[in-house]
Amino acid sequence: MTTIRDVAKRAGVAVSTVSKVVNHYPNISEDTIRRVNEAIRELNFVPNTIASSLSSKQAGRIAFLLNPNTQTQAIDEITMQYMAGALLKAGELHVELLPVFFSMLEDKSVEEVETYLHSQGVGGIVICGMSKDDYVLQRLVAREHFKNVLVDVPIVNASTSYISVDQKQAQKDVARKTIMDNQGPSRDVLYISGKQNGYISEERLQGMLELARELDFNLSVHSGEFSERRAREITLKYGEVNDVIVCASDLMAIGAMRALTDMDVFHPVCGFDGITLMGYAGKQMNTVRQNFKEIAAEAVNEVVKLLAGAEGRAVIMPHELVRLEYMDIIV
Amino acid sequence: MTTIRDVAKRAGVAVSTVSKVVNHYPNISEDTIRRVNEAIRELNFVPNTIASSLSSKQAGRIAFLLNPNTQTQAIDEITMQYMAGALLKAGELHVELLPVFFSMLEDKSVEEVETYLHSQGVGGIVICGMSKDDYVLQRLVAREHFKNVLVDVPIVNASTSYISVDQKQAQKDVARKTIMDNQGPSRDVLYISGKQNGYISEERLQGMLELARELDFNLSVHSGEFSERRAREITLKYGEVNDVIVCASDLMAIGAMRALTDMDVFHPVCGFDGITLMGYAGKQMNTVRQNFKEIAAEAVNEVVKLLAGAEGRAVIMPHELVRLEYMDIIV
DNA sequence: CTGTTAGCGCGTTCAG
DNA sequence: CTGAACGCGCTAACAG
Repeated sequence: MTTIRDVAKRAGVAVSTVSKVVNHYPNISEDTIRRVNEAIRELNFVPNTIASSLSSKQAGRIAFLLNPNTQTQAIDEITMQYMAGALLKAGELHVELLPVFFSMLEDKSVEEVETYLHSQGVGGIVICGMSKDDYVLQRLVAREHFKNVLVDVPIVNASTSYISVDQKQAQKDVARKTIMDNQGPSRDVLYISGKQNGYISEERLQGMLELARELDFNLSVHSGEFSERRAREITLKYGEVNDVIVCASDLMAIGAMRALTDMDVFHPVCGFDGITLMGYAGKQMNTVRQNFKEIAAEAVNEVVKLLAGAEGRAVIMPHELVRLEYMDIIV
Repeated sequence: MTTIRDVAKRAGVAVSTVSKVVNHYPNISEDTIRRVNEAIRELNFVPNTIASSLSSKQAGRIAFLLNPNTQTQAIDEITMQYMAGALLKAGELHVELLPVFFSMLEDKSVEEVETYLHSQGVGGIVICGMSKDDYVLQRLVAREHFKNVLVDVPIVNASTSYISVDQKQAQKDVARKTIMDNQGPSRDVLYISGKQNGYISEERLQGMLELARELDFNLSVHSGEFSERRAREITLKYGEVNDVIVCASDLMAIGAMRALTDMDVFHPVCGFDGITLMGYAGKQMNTVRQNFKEIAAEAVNEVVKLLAGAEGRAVIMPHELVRLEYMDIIV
């Protein structure tokens, strides 16, 4: 293993000079920079991240907290998209990302979580899929001992940013389109919402309520808990008497469509997310596509900015209205 | 941040003693151990992993190399299962896992990859989804500068283990069951195989060849490249004249089933993997379920053993024959 | 069995 | 603009 000292010797300078060159410090003569870089290339030197973070009071690492459904055989596509986007961006930015599942923090107090993260050299956190019930995480963010970026949770403070698409607008867009496209008047709309205590669920619901006022239709709301089965049950009960079924997620939309098929009635259904799974449900439908990979990448980007001293803020990502049909995936 | 020195002072011992207690060294009196542990609890001390790995010549971290299809919107379920299993096990074992995508290593030489990993404090590697074309990875393993565990690639040397289900046997099992269950004689079987240069593809193919000899049926083989579209095309061409269609993956099985539906003929189809997606394909079929999460966990376990001095070996994981029907996922 | 001390590889003052 | 020296938190000899 070649160290900074080897490089210094090779370039005929002091170790500190090499360090400064590597970290792009000012006030180094062009000539020295060139000599050092040459030595680095010749010796194939890569700074040791471990030593680096230890020495620099180790605040560079980023914890990526997420909540995959590790109990079931199915671990969802969205989580993987998030991970991929974050990991790739972290690689680009040369920061270390520490994936942490919520389950690893279970029955830990805020203090314990903080010491754990500190012991890992974590300075910033990105949280995906936090709900109002995650009390420990809530406090973690509020205490501002780290720089935080929340995905899909609208909380901002001096050291906390959030990133999300405009959930309310997106829900309105996709629902409006589905309702307008429907031949014949849509007087009665069934909305299958998400979780009771979810941030995004509430925003999407607000969007539907607004739309109902704007377009003046009857809206009946039932909580599907983001479960396909619940959505199926709800649709079996209330699907027939409504003209259009709007779901707060694709998975629930699949459940609703299946129920309609079983009942042998047809009503337009729309979803939310744009997951590939939809391509396998057989039917067509409108949905909102969020670019999860890009959202996660932006989250990592933002936490790096915060670590560099930026103020917390809201970042709204664009969404896209799509009509899903049969897709081919090559794995 | 409380350090080992604080603990030492609190317990009235030397830092090295604390270190020894924390790392479960022998030759420490019960009494001292108790006193130290007490101080640790009181101060809520968590050893700093960064400093630890720096001091101990940093060989503890494990790189988890995998190859998700980051280009498409769909990033597959199997990859996420692997990640979850590995991450969870690493948490349990208190080792750090460094997820690395193949794409991050592109156009790097073996030497560069090695220095990169070294600079990250990596001592062991787990590789998922390596193919015969991944020349750099092949050499990385052969050079034995790290402890390696390969998933689904049968290579063993002094510092390399591999983990896999018995691909040949599993393929035989699922195909035999599907063929035997079929009413009427199955004289002609279509096998849609995987990639040309894949390790597992070849083993599965060998299984089919053996089975054809054992059960004495005609076998026609076509390479589906693990692509749903290719499988569909192949089935459209050759599906009708065969009695049973055996596919080397679930995704291809979906493609084959779709083709049969379009052609309005029925033949039994079987897949391989047991992914949840299958539940959305609508039809029923036999498949092999591998527990990817457990496989990844075992891989991490094995690399830790290798790092502790164990010899490379082959680890065969159990597989399960299942009949897939409609499933409900709660996301 | 326990304590002292010298690094691990790097960042960072502070003299020169 | 450069370099010597100290320390990050911990482990690993070596003394005692």
